[in-house]
Amino acid sequence: MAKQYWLMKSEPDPYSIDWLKKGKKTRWEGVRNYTARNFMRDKMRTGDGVLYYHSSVAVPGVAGLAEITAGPVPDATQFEPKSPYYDPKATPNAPRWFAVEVSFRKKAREVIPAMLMRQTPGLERMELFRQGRLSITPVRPEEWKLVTSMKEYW
DNA sequence: GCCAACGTTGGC
DNA sequence: GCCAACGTTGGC
Repeated sequence: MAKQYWLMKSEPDPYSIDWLKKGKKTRWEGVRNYTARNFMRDKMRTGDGVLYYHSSVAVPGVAGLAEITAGPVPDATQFEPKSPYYDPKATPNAPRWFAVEVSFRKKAREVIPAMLMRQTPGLERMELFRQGRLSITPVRPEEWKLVTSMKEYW
């Protein structure tokens, strides 16, 4: 399958692009939304490109690039009673939630504001804007090309 | 902190 | 299977 692209939201306190850069990679655990789950479980593959998005901050937007480097595997936190992501209905034989591995690739010189993207021809139809609260959304190849070629930000 | 959007839950 | 109530997300 051809390489695909995604936008993944993260709250930079504490999961910022700097945090990802420092750890190099992370398991994307804790997603508890079926649409996002289905993207990870059924569509995401190693090598896919990721726009790393900072949400719930003064200037939400794309803070960097990442790549899917493994997965999906069952999200271990669903089996841990003490985890905030514990799901009593999930069992190892019938896991409900999945996680992919996300690896750091690049940090933007400056966050590309979502508001700017919304006004940029070619980006205004991004799924990010259509499904505002979804934490993982697909990105079209032409949108990826546009965002990653905004020279002033990279 | 407010609130609109919308996903999830549970009673029927 | 419907839908009201409720909870969460996230921009502002």
